Amino acid sequence: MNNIYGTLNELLVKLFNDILQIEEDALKIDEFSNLSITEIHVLEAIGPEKARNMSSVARDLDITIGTLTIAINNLVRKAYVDRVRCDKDRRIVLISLSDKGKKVYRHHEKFHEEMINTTISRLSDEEMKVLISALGNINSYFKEKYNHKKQYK
Amino acid sequence: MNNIYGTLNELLVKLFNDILQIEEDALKIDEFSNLSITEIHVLEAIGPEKARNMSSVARDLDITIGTLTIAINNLVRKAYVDRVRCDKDRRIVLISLSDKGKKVYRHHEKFHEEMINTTISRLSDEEMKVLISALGNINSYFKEKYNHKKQYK
DNA sequence: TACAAATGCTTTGAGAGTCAAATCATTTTA
DNA sequence: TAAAATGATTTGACTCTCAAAGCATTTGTA
Repeated sequence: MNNIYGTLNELLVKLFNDILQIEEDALKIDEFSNLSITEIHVLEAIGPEKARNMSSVARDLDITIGTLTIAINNLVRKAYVDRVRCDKDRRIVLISLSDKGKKVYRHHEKFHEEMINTTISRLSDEEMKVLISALGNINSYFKEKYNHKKQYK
Repeated sequence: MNNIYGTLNELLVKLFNDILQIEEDALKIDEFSNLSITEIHVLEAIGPEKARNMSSVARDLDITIGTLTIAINNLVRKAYVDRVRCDKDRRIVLISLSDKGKKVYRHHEKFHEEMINTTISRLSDEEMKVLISALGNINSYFKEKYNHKKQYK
C-alpha cells in the first residue's frame, strides 16, 4: 500500500513539475520554434473561431489586460495574430488567429490528442471512468485550496 | 466514447495549465509568503539531506548554473539556504537547507501528501492501479517527446 | 446637449526568472 | 610550471508579469 502511495506521489510530482517545460519542448521540435509556451497558450485562448476582444481573452488566461497587450504586440509582429479595432465600438480591439496562428492551434490540439491517446490507449472503458474520477478529485482539491486563498486576496 | 475523451482532455488541460499557479497559491496561504513557487522548487531540489554542489542541483532543475546562482543569492539572503565553499576543492560551492529551509521542505512535502490523500481516499486498490498506469503512460509520452527534442539540442 | 463617469485598451516602471557569454578562481594535466 | 579543464559568478539582455497612470471612446445624466 505504502508503495502504491509512493509511486503515485512520484508520478504526480514529476508530472506537475515538468509539465510546462516538457510541453514547450515537445512543441518546439517543429516549425514554430519562435513561440513560447505562454504565447501558445494565448493562441489557444483566442481560439480558431471568430474574433474576440482583449478583456475576455485576458480573463480566460487569468492575466491582466496590460500583460495581454504586450503578448499580442509580439504575436502580431510575428504574424500569428490579427488585431483590428471594432467599427461599432472603437474602444474595443478584436484579436483573431491568422492562418499561421490557426496552424499552430491545430498543431497544439494534435499534441493534446496524442497525449490523451497515449494515456488511454491501454485502458478499458471502466478504467477510463476511474481515471476521470481520480483526476476530478485532484482538480477539486486544488480548486478548494485555490478558493481558500482567493478569500485573502 | 467521444465524450469521455473530451472530458479527459479537459481535465488534463486544466490540470496542466493551472497547476503551478494553484500550487503556489495553496502554499502562500501560510507563513512562507515571501517564497515563489520557483524558489520552493529549488529548496525541494536541494533536499533536506546533506549539502550539494551547484552543478548537480542546476542539472536536476534543468536550469543553468548562472540562473541557480541568482536564485541561491536570494534564498541565502532570506535565510532558507546555507552556502559554503568546499574545503577539499575550493572551486565547489556547497548549498544546503537551513532549519527554516527544512521547515519549508516538510511543509511542501505535506502539501503533496494531502493532495495524494485527497486523490486516493475515494479509490479502491484496483482504481489506484488504473490511475498509476495512466499517469505512467503520460509520463512516458512526455519523456519520449522530450528526448526526441534533446537530440536536436 | 454638454460634461462627468465608465469602459476598453495601451503604456510605463519595476521585479522575477531565464539564458548565453564573459570572467574569475582553483584544480588537473601534459 | 604553463595550459587546459572545471565550478561558480557576473553581466547584459530578453520574456512574463503586475499595478498604476494615461488615452480614446462611449454611456449616462443634469
